[in-house]
Parts: sequence; C-alpha cells; structure tokens
Amino acid sequence: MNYQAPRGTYDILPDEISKWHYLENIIRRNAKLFNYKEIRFPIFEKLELFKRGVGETTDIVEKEMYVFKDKKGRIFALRPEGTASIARAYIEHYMTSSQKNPLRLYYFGPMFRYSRPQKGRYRQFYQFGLEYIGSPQPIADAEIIALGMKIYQDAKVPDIKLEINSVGCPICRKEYNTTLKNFLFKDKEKYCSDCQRRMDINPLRVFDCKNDSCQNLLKNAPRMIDNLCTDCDNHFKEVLGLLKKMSVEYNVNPYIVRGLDYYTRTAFEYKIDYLGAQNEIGGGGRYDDLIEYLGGKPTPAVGLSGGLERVILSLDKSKVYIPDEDSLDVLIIPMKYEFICQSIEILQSLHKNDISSIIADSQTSLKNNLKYCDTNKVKFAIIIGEDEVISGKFVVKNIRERSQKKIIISEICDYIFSNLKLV
RNA sequence: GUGGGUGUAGUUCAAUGGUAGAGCACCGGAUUGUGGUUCCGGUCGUUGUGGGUUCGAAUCCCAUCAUCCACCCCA
Repeated sequence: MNYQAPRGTYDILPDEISKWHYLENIIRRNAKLFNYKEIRFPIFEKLELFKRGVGETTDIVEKEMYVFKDKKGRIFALRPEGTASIARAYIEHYMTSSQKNPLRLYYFGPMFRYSRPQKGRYRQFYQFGLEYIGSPQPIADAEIIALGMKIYQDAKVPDIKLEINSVGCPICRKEYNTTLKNFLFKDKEKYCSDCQRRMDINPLRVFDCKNDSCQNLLKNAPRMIDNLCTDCDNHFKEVLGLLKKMSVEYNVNPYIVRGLDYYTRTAFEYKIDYLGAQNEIGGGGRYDDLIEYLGGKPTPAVGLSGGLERVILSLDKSKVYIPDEDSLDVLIIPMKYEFICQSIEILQSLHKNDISSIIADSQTSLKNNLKYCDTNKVKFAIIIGEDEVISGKFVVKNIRERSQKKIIISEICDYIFSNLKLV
C-alpha cells in the first residue's frame, strides 16, 4: 500500500455513513424546531481572525493550527473551530437588523487541529455548532444548553452529564485572577512542577491537577464562582433557575475552564465517562465581547459546539440501534448483455416514478445477483432473459417474501410502486 | 509536544531465529435461469516501509510511517 490517509484523518466509508446521517438529521431537526438557520463558511480564514478571536495564548492557536501561505503570500489557517468565523460573517454581512435579531444559527463541518491523534481525537474532525447571537438574557444561555442536551438525548447518547460554571466578565475575572494568583504563589514551592508552570500561564488550570497533594492545597483556594460581580452572579443564578424550570439536570463545576479566550459568564461542558481521555463531547458558553473585539458593534451571544465522532463512538460503544438507510428498490438483472436495451427501458420508467434501481452486471451469475439482493436488502429483482423478451412478461421477484410474479412491461412500475409500501 | 504499547491475507487472529497458517469473507461447484442453510473445492501475503545483525529474520537492532494508551489539550 503506497498511499494512506494523512495522520489523524480518516475516510468515512459508505457502510458507516448512515450513522452520520442519523446524527446530522437529529441535529437538523432540532435546529429547525428552535428556528436555527444553517450557515456555511469557509474552511480557511485569515490566520489573524483565529489569533484574535480564539486567543493568541490558547493552545489551539499557539500549537495546533494548520497555517499556510497562498501564492501571494497571504497567511491563512484551516479553521480550528467555528465561532470566530461566525462572528466574522455576522459583522461582514451586517446581520444586525432588528427584524432578524436575535439571530439563531447552526453549522456542521470539518475542523482542523494539529495535535497528537488518539481515539476520539483527530486532526480533521467534525463539529456541529449552535449560536444564539444578540441576546444578553439568561434565557438565551438556557435555550442553547437545553437544546444541546436535547440533541444528545434524542441521539440516545447514554449517561450524559452537563457541567456548568460562570467565568465572569472581564472585570470580575481580572480581580479574581489576582486573588487566585496571590493564593497560589503564597505556597508556590509546595505545588508540583506542572502546577507551578500553570500558575504563570493559566492559573485556573491548576484546578485540573490530578496530584493529591496539590488538590489538598487547593481546598481553600478562592473560586471564581464565589467572586463574581453582582451582575454576573445574578445572571448565573438565573440561568440555573431556568435550567431547573426546563428540567435540565446539571452539576455546577466551579473549575470548568474553557480553552478559548472569548468566553464570558456561562461556560458549560457535556461529558461522558466511558471514552477514556476524551470525556468531553461538547461544550460552549457565552461570548459577549467577541463580536465587538473583532470590530463589530457590541453584541452579546452564546453558543455551543460538539464533536460528531465522539458521539458516534459513544453510540458504537453502547450499541445504540441506528436504523438503516433506505436500500435499493429494484435490481434489474439482464441474463445476457443483449438484453441491455430492455433493461434500460425498464430502468428509465422506474426512475420516472421515483423508484431507485440499477442494472446488474450481466456477466455476474444470476445466483450472485440474487445474493447481492439479499445482503443489500434490495426490495425487488426483475429478471430479463429470452423467455421474458419473447413473451413480454418479466419475472418480478419480491426478495424478502421469496416470491415471484410474471408481469407485462407496461405494468411493472405500477406493480412495484403499489408493493413498495408493503415491503 | 512528552512517555509507552502495537503493526502478519479483505477482516479477526496464530506461527522457539529455521517451509508464513486458521476462522470469517470472497470466488467456483453440487443446482447448465432462481438467493438466506449445508457439503466439496479454490484464490488471497514483497509479514507497514527502509536499512542492519545472522548461514538463515514475521521474530533481534536502528530509522521511518501509521495506529492505540497515558500525559497535555480539547471536540
């Protein structure tokens, strides 16, 4: 084998596509239910957009982007996530009219991050996302969170947990950061080397440490959630209240830190605990300052994104039944190549009636063609041989019932059409 | 980016440094125009790739590519 898919990428083969359609249909259906409109945006953008939007010091931007130059030396990056592009499009197309706002959008598509592949972690991976732009109100947060949960529940992802936190606004977060740093640096030497490094770069990350002695030291550490300003605190409490009203179960986890800089106030994650290190299948939060920061008018917004392959892995693992897609209606089997004209005639009339059909290879044995019908759940087979051509009556087999009937050519479509519903 | 495991037929897996094998799948026949069972027969490999050690390498060593696990990060 000379060529293989690049590291961290993979092919989705026809046999697996029904899972993807299943999931995409659930997302589309729910998006429609809540009046979210699909948006499609480029797979690459100016590097600057992600640097500014996602945050210069985030891991995503710092070490995980596919960056390239085009022929004129412009620097682009393959998109590592969707929100920055959505904010850009929102500003670029002046999608601000009050008749359309708040604006509800959803998207699907591949994202790219250069990281070491593992199960459930790829370099090209698929995400869906929902964005609710133009409302600062807690009901927007609650709608997004509940809708995400509904999608996972509809898809039958087992044991999904919602964790929620508030990361505050720039003002109270800044204050909190100093408080936390003071607390940490007081006993700096007592922490593990990882934690000491985290203190400088992203102090909130120390809460993720798995080291028991560090956790012990952190017991009395100040938490963001206790240091929110009044507005942020009220906002958070209202979001929680609305979730309760909507019967969405959640756990407040004061240590959720998202890897993208644009989040303000609400931050949340959807988690499962049976996929190893990849326990987060989706997440999101509020990003009230992003659009302004990228050059638009101040516009509050909240959104979420979820990874499709992690959902599919979880469905595989828990053996959730996924219905097969519609199979082929009719296989036309010419016994010899010379009957190809009659085959085409039947094929075209079936297609006119919206009945899916193909002509079998006349070199394959009848036996194998019928086997093909069995394994691929084809509904009918039409056999075309000398007898049929002379008599004008063709054998139409109902594959599942293993029965057959001779029918004149002009009535084949009607016969199959009326029997398809029964199959 | 760091540390470790794995790589053999389409697939799942065998093979003390000494002739590369089995199940499933596939193809053919029993049934010369009729399919899910059964029986019989058959095809399939530069052992991921490239070097090295050895009389001899799937097996040992090095490199490389891919994959998996943990860290990291996140979807």
